Amino acid sequence: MPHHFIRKLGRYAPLSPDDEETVRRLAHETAWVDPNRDLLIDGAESREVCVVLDGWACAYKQLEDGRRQIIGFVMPGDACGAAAVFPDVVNYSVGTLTAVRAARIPGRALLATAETHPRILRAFWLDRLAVSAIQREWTASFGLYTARGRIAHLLCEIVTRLRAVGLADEDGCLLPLTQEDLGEAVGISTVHVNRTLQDLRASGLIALKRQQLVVPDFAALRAVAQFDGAYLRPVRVRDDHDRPAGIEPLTGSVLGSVLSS
Amino acid sequence: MPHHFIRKLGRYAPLSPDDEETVRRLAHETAWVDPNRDLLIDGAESREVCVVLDGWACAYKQLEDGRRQIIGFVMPGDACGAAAVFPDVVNYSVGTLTAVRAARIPGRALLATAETHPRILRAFWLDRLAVSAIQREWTASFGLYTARGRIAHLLCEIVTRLRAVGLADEDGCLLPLTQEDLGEAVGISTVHVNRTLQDLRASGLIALKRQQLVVPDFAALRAVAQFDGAYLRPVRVRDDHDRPAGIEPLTGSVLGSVLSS
DNA sequence: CGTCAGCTTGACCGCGCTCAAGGCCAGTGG
DNA sequence: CCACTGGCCTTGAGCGCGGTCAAGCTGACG
Repeated sequence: MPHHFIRKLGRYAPLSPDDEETVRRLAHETAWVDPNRDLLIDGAESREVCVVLDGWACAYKQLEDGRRQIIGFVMPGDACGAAAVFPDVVNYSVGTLTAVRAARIPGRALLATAETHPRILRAFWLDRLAVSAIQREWTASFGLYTARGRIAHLLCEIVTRLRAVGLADEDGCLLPLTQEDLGEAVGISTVHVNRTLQDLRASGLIALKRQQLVVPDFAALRAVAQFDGAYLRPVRVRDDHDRPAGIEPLTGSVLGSVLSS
Repeated sequence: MPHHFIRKLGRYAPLSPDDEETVRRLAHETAWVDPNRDLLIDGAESREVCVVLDGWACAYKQLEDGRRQIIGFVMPGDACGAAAVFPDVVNYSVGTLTAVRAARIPGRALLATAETHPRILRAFWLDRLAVSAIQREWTASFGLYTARGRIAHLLCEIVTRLRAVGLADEDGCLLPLTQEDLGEAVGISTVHVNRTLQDLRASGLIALKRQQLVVPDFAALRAVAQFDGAYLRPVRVRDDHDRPAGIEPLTGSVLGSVLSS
């Protein structure tokens, strides 16, 4: 039951019961992958979209000297390997951080489905855009904030995204990341991640023990990170009835007929 | 004559003379914009695509405290405001750095054109992907490298992109950025940008005077930045004749008929 | 009970920030 | 023609954030 994935897609475009059933069928075959395995390898051409149903993965770039930079997290309900459907530049790998239950959907199957279920493709597409927005946000976060702010920002992003799929409640979530993972994500040494977390704990902004993250006052954490979650909310592609006359993004072209139907 | 724009699009998809003429007509009406004006404002909904034909602009995020983070450069031939065509999350502004000659293309006009000139839309689309790839690269650069590496990386990116539109020769280009601009782009104070540039100069890696950047040994600069320009080369969407049997990214769907025709 | 991964803490040091002052044009107006 | 002005670049001094190295701690697991 890939319900995290369905829930995620449903945020972008209202899915009919038939749409949902179709996604369910597409992502029916799942398999568990061990931690620290690659789901997608830099340079390798992939013909499948990989949907993470449980567990966490990350997109990363690896250097020859052993260091790596995590450039994004892949959480339950997230997909990677979109190059199988849309043309894309793929110059990074995606690896599991925990054990991951994943479904591999052949690009062809997804494309065939897209023809008959435009809303699915549209949702999938909008999800890609969200990833781009997150990437921009990371750039800003890295350039502007100090360790405290960066980590706070990342935690805000994570909580917000997990809430969207129902994996975080009002005051916390499971955070299956090591401090090393966090460091590789925000560009800070493991030691300093530790000290920064201590600092956030001492300020009463978070509690984090044994992979359980508690955020007693989300507004306070948001303030530290200058976090504005608007970029994580789904873009609304206006439907015809509330679209100003004469302005029809994407409509009027074949592309439009797919994406904003 | 928006030939930088045409040249740029032509890298992604072979444009017919008719395609080129069409783009020329679309971007015929141009106007000069002063430095430090906004072409696109965070939050404002734009119905036009803005193509920069001469001069430089940048995408940036502004903070309340006055600091800003540049998240990407817009150089001659580059477009911004794609939200007028594709749905997109726009949580940043685009402002001019120099005087800029820009063409504003109504989204509707571009969409209408897309219907009859699929290669134009496809090129435009692939250009968007390149921007995403650059964004990922910035994330990695920020997280992994120190000031020297970041600036070297940025300079490599700039030279490579300018070469693609014929605005950089073998050993240099015009670089109309202040050290403050550079600092806001790589997340480093103006003072330290200055010192880092001195350092690069002293190492013989660059010469930079009065907006003239000279890179005597590009390979050496690339090595400092660990720069691999592959991500800036256009993705090739395979044409039918060299596509492996049975694998047809994007073909078979209406979307495919637009993007990979 | 030993082992191993991950977390924690301390000491030291350097990259990069801040504040502050001065230098170098290019443009402007007397 | 020269003085003045305002961007922008340059340089110095001092300091703090965050990196590195090294050691010890904790808990899960065989």
